[in-house]
Amino acid sequence: MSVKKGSSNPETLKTVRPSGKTDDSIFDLIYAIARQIPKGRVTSYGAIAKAIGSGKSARLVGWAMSAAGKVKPKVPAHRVVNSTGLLSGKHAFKTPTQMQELLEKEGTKIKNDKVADFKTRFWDPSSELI
DNA sequence: TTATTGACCTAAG
DNA sequence: GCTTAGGCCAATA
Repeated sequence: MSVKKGSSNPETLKTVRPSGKTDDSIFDLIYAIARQIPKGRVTSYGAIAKAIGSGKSARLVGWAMSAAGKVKPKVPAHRVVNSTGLLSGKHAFKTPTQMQELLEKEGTKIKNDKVADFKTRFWDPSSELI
């Protein structure tokens, strides 16, 4: 039952794009992985980009996250930060502090708009992906 | 159709 | 640690 990385099930993880259309694209993969992020854990856009196979398309991950609140099921976009651990997407929430509040509520400490012990709380989807 | 923007990443100096 | 440059896909004007 060795789980081969990269062999996800896009059909089961199919979601709805911000446009409201259901189609297979990297957006589905991004949302799928974002939902696999454990509670109290964070990951970076580049890690997800690599997990989906795009690698350098980290910007797409961020773009998709901006629409995470419009997609169902809900996506824990607050658990996704940039490589420096900075809450770059806090401004995309209802309130700029919403992201920090959510993270702190999950057990993730925030320091100066950055994730404390980011390296320790880093969750690699390509390595610990279920 | 092209051009610009966007919750970015990595490399090199 | 900071700046400059290149790359990626999708949505918007």
